[in-house]
Order: sequence, then structure tokens, then C-alpha cells
Amino acid sequence: MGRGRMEIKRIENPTQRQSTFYKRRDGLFKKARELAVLCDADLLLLLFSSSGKLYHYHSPSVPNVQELLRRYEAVTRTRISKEGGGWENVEEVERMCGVLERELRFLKIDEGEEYTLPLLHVVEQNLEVAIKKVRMEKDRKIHEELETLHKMVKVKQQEGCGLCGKVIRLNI
Amino acid sequence: MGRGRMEIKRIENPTQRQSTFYKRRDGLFKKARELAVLCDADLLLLLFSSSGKLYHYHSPSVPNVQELLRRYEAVTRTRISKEGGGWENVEEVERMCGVLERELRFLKIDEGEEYTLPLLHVVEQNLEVAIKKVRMEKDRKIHEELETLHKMVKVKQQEGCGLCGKVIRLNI
DNA sequence: AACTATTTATAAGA
DNA sequence: TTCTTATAAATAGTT
Repeated sequence: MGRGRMEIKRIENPTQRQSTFYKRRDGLFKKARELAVLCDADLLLLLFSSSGKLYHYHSPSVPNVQELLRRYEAVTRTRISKEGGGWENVEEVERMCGVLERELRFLKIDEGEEYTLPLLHVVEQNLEVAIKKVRMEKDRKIHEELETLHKMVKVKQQEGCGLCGKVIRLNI
Repeated sequence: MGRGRMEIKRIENPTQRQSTFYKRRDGLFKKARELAVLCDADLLLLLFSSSGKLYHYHSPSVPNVQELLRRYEAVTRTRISKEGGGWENVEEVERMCGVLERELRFLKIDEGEEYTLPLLHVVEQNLEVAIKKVRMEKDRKIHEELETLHKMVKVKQQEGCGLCGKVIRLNI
């Protein structure tokens, strides 16, 4: 959007990150409101800055947040969910579990070692950082794979099906 | 954004409204994810189309919607919080940070090592178990210390104040 | 906070 | 629907 192409990954410079946060936050909230108004949709947007400050918006059609959340839960609860597949690589997963078990053993909380409360805070914070990293990487991979799929679909649409030669139409 | 200026009010033509909904929905979700990733923010977006269909997104840093909602409620309902002190033992804390840094280095995600999506799931789950353990221990210690304090108060109430001999009454 | 050079988003049209 | 295209908007880098 600005000068030069923008790569979507965490901005490391804190000043730049904050500046971008303000600008994009305003843009996002504006877009959210426009969508809600134009298309008569119910919308809730919760945003915590990395410093923990909360910003939120809900469309005027939503009387309060609680009600929207009840609707959300009603929809998601009935869903089956639980991704089942994707475990092609059982051995590697088991190996990884072993590694993790060893690596996390230092916590030794089950074995009764004593930590002070401040120390536990630190441990918790560090684990939170670690889990955040893992989740970021998951997100990145998912979007990467989606993009690849989209490209493949584009190509297929141009080439037609390899078996029957017919052009494939997909709703993605 | 398109040809001519757009007025932000409900689109009355249903066909046009739906078309606009799809396009702007995609745009909004893209922007939401970009903000979350670029600025390391936690974000939840719930969207119901006027026909009642649900679309949602939450940033990878958010383990699940419930947790974010608890944070939302914590911020909006009361605005006390913020634990400040408790860092008596700076050296030990620093040592612990070093240990954690080494122990968590195996993640190597920053260094560009590749993990498959199932592996990342496993890593995430293991970290979640670890953080749960730490939180349990924190909780245990907090209650332990509270109990100790209660006992001390009891004793004080029976003895009276060391300075003036008066019995102290506290509401805890 | 403001300014612009660019990139993005998207309303209409096909 | 889906794709293209002409424009309006958003915004990264800069002052």
C-alpha cells in the first residue's frame, strides 16, 4: 500500500510497529463499520495491542457483546470440529514428543521442586512467547498452503482437467 | 474504492448487497490478519451475514475465543488489575531466563527451520500442557501464601498490636 | 501529525 | 456467479 511492497510478518522495530498499528487499526475499524452498515451484517471486533490495550467495535445492530457471543457459541458448539487427518508422519511426531518431554522436564513441577511466585511468572511468560511463536508459524504455513492451492486451482482452470480435458469450476 | 464515490448506507438491492458482502468480507479478514501479524496483536473478528451465516477469525496468538473473551470481560468489567511488584530475587530470575532461553531454543522457528503442520500442532499442545502446569503451580503458591497471611493475621488479632496492644480488626 | 508515492481494495461493467 | 478494469482508499516511508 505504501512505497514499496510490504511483507506480512511481525515488524521488529517497535516505533514502526506502533505507528503501523495505529494506522491499520483505524483502517480496520473503518472497514468493519462500512461492511456492517452497507451489508446489514452483525459484527464484533476485539483487538488487543501487543501492550495489552483493548480496542473494540460492534455493529449498531448488536445490542450487546454478550448476545453476539451466545450466537457464536450456538453456531460453533453444534459443529463437529476436531481436525482428524494430517498425521502422515507418525514416527516423526513421536520423536518430537520425546524431544519435547525431555526439553520440558526442567520444569520439574511434578517432582515437587520449589519455585517462587516471580519465577513462575517468568516461566509462564516465556512459555507464552514460545507458544505464540508456534501459533504464528502454524498460521503462516496454513496461509502458505492456501496460496499454493489457489494457484493450482488457477492453473487447472486454464488447462482443464488432465483426465477429461474439461475446465474445472471450483467454489473456493 | 470503485468507480465513483461510495456512500456508506445500507445497500437496498439484495444482489448488489450480497456481492459487496463477499468482496468486503474477504478484504476485512485479510486486513485483520495483516494487522495481527504485523503488529503482534490479539484479534477476534465475528461476522454474521444478514442471512445469519457466521464467519470468524482470530489471530494465531489467541489459543481460543473463550480466552480472549475472558480478557475482554476482565478489561471492560473491572479496570483494577496490573500486578506490579514481587521481584525480590533479580539474580535468580535472570538465571532462570537464561535457562529458559536455552531450553526453548530447540523451537528454532526464528532460525527458519521447517516444521510440518501436524508437528506444530504437537508442539503447541505440549506447550499448552506445560503452561497449564505452571499456572496450577502459581495458583497453588498464591493460595498457600494467602493462607499463611491469614494465619498471621489471626495470631495478631489474638495478641494485639505489638506497639499499642490494641486488637487489630481486618476485613479480608 | 501531515504528506505523497505507491500499492490495494473494490464498484461497476462484461 | 467470476473476471476485468477504472477509480477511490489505504498506507509505508518520510518530514
